[in-house]
Amino acid sequence: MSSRLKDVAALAGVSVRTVSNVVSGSAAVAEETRARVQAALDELGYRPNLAARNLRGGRTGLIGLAIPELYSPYFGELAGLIVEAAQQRSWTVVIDQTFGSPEAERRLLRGTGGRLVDGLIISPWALGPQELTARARNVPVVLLGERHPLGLADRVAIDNVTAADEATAHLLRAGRTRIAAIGPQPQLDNGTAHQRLAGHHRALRRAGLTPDPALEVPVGSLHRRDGAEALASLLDAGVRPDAVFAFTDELALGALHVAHERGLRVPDDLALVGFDGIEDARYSHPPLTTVVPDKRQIAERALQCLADRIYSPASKVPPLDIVIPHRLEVRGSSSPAAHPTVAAARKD
Amino acid sequence: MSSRLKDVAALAGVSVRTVSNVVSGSAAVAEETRARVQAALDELGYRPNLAARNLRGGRTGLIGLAIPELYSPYFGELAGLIVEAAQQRSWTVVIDQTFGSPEAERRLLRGTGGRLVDGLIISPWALGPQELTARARNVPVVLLGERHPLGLADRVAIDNVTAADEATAHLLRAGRTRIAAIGPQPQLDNGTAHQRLAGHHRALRRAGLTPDPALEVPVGSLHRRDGAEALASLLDAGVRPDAVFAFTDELALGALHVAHERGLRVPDDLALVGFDGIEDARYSHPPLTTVVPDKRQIAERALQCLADRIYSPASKVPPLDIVIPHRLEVRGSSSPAAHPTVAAARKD
DNA sequence: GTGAAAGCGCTAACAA
DNA sequence: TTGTTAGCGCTTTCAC
Repeated sequence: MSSRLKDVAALAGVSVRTVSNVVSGSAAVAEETRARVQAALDELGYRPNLAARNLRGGRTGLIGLAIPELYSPYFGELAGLIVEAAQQRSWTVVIDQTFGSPEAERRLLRGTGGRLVDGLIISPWALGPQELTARARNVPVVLLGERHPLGLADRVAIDNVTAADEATAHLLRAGRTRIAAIGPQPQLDNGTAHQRLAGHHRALRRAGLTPDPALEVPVGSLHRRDGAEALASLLDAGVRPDAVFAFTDELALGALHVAHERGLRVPDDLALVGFDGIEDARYSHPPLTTVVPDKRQIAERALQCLADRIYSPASKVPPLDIVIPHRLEVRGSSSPAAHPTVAAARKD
Repeated sequence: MSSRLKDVAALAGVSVRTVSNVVSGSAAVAEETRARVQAALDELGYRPNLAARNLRGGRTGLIGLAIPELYSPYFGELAGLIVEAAQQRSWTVVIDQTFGSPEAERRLLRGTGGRLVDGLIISPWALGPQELTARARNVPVVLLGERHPLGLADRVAIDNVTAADEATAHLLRAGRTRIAAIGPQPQLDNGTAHQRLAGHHRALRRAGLTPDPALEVPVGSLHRRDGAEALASLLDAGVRPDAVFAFTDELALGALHVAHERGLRVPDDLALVGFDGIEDARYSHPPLTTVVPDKRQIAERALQCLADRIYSPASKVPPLDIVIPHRLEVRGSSSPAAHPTVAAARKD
C-alpha cells in the first residue's frame, strides 16, 4: 500500500504540515528539517494522492479535449500536440470523441458539470457555438476552428476564408478554370466548411468566374472514402473538372485515388489541392499541395487561453479570437515543377 | 456554484444518506421519497464530485493509455478505438505519449503511483517487459504488442512472427527472391520488431533462402520519412531488391514514395508489403498490401482484461496472453491482379 | 519554523 | 427505510 503524508511525517519525526510544505515548496522550511523530510519521502516513495488534493483544491489537473475522432490523421496529429503541450504545463488530457454527433457533444458538455476537468478544448462539428458555450457551465472553454463564437468563449483558428481563397487562387493562377470543390457540408451547422466554401467563391469571383453548383460536391463526412466517392460521382455524371479543391487532405487523397483509378494524370489532367497539412500528404503520389495550419501553435495557444482562464477566473478579459498562421505548401499535385525529381528520375 | 449532496438533501427534506442512495441506487428507497429526491436532484442539476467519490472509494474511473505517439496513424486509430471501448464501460481515458523514450515510459509508470488511474494500457516501445511491469505498482497493467511479458501482466497482441512470415511468404510466392526488410530496430529492446524480423527469416529459410544482412535496413523510428530514407540508402548503395517487406505501413508508404521518385514501377519492379492496416494504405497508389490486425478486437480485449483485474483484484487468474487475429490484405502494391482497375482504366 | 486541526464532498458502518 | 457520522488524504488557517 502506498504511503501518505502522515506516514512520511511519522518517519521524519515532524508534522504533516511540514511534510506538505516540503512537497509543495509553498513555505519556508529549515534546511535541516527539509533534508530529513526529503529522506523520508524518498525512502517511502511518497506520491501525493491526486483525488485528495483535488477535493481540497477544487482542481483536478485534467483538461478535456473533445474532437470528432482520433481516427483521422488531422485530429490525431492535433491531439498529439495538445497532449504534449499540456504535459509541459503539468496537465493531463482526457480525450473524448464526439464522432460529429450532436448528442455526444451535448453529453460531453453536461459531463463537465461533474467537475472532472478544469477546462475544455472543443473542436466542434455538429453543434453551433451558441449551444456549445451555453452548455459549458462553470468550466472555461476554448473552441478550435469554429466560426465566430458570438463572443462566448475563446477561439483559436486559422483564417479559413483567406486560406481557402489562396488555395483556389493558386489553381486559378495555374490556368485551371473548372475547379471542383469537394467538402461542403450544408446539412451541418459546421462553420469550417462554410468558411472554406466562402473563400473558394471569393477567389472565383475575383477572377471573374461564377461558382458552378455542379462542381460543388457536398460530403457526409471528411474521410478518404468520401473524397473518393465525391470525385467518382462527379466523373460518372460526366462532369470534367480540371482541378479539385478538397476541404481536407483526406478528401483530397480519396479523390487522388480515384483519379489514378480512372487514368487521370495528376496534375496534368487534374490538379489537386487539399487542406490540413497532414503528414500523408507529403508522401502521396504525387505529393499533395495543401494548406498547412500551424498545428503546434494552435495547440500552444489553446492551452495558453485555458491556463489564463483557469488561473485567473475572475479576470474580465473578453473572449479572445486568436488567428493562427497558415501557409499554402505547393507540391506535385498542383504543379509539375514543384516535384521535379519524379519526372527527372523516371525511367519508363 | 454547483450543488452538493447536502444541498439536495436540504431541498428534498431528507438526509444525505438517502440522496446518496438514490444517486447510486445502492440501497432500497421508498418510491415516494425517491421521487421527491429525484425532483430536487433535477432542480439543482446535481453532479457528483468525482474527486470526493474517488478519495472515498479509491477509484477514479480513469484509465491510462500510454502509446509512443498519437501522431502516427496506427496509434491514432488504435487510441480512438480504445477511447470508444472505454466509453462503453463508463471509463474515461487519459492519454500519455512516450515518444519511444525510456524516460517517459518510466515517468509514466511512476506517475500511476499517484493513483490517478485505475488501470493502465501500455504499448511499450523502449522499455522491456520486465522493467515495465516491475515499475507499475498497485495498478493493473495490460501490455499491447510486446513479446512475452514473463508472466507479469496481461498481454494482448497479434502473432507477429506468423504474420510477418505470411507477409514474406506472400512475396516469395509471387516469385520475389531479393526481399528487403525495412524496420528492424536492433538498438531498442523492442520485441515487436524482433518478432517481425524472426517471422521474415522463418519464411525465407522455409523457402530455402538465406537471410541477407545487406537487405535488412534498421530504422531509428517508424515513420514515412524513415521508410523513405531506408529504401533510398539501399538503392544508393547499389542494392536492387525486387520486393520490400516494411514492418509498418508508414515505413512502406515512405518507401513507396521513393520508389516513385526513382522511377521504379510498383509492383512490377518492386513489390511492397506493409504492416498495420492503416487507413492510408487503402488509398495509396498503388494501394498497399498490408497485414491487418483486428484493432477493434485489440481494444476490446485489452479493456476486458483491465476490467477483470480492476473489479476482481483478489482473483488469482494468472496473466493472460491473448492472441488477436490478423489477416494479410493483398492489394496492388504486391499483386497487379489485385487492383485491375488501375491498369484497365489507364488511358496513357 | 512548526504543530494542531478544520474541512473539501462523498460513502457506508452503525443506529434508530 | 432513513438519519447520523467517521474518515478517505490533503491544504491551509490559526496558534505557538
